[in-house]
Amino acid sequence: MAVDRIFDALASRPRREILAYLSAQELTAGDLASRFDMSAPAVSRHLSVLESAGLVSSERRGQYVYYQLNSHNLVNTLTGFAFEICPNGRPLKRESRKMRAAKKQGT
Amino acid sequence: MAVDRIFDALASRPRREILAYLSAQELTAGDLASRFDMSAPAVSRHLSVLESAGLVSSERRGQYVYYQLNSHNLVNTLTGFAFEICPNGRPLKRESRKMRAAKKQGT
DNA sequence: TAAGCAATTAACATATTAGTTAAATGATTA
DNA sequence: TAATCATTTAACTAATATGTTAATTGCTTA
Repeated sequence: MAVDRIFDALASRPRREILAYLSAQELTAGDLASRFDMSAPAVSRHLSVLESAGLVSSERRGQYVYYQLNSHNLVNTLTGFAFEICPNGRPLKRESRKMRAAKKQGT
Repeated sequence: MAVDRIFDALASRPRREILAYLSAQELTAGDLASRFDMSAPAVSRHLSVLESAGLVSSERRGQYVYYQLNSHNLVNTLTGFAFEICPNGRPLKRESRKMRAAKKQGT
């Protein structure tokens, strides 16, 4: 099931950090590897876990492979799950308010 | 870190199902165990993972131990993470709209 | 074509996780 | 107290995940 793979992918700090890096901009596998204290093959494996969960996409351009975040899949899964578990939606609504405020500020 | 334990706890289908059961009502360890095709000790261990992540609380009443969902911790962590990764908050806002609609309907 | 860089795959070691059954702990009640 | 039920802890096994280094694949360019 898709949700299984997504939660599985998120249960790793380095993978969550990769998502955070990619939330700012697309990066190559090598860019990402250089940001971790870990070998390139290890990072490559994390990327493939994220990609098969649908959380990132990759595109080869010449010699490099660029990775990008698929934020919709992430957000839809997390909020869908939170919504299922917590049918009374107050906390989500509060979060949503905070978001609007942050956006206004330009953050 | 708290987030580590929470995502770790969520990376297990039986544990997510336990949360879903507890979202409807509090249940004893035995009630929960009877809903799974798994031994009671195994379910007990899942419960302890959820509890040490702060996602559920337990309370002994006589012979039984009742478990309850801590939905705020779950929702705050998931939406906080989604917010961090996806600063443009459109999907969350959409989810929030759906939630209001469901609430109005009384679902 | 050959050399070189980027990235992934292969092969392997180690640590963790998830389940099992058996034993122990806590609380009730005959 | 003894028996019983609910739950957790202990001891163990099997499967999976994560990291390593070495080898391979893909692309560019001298």
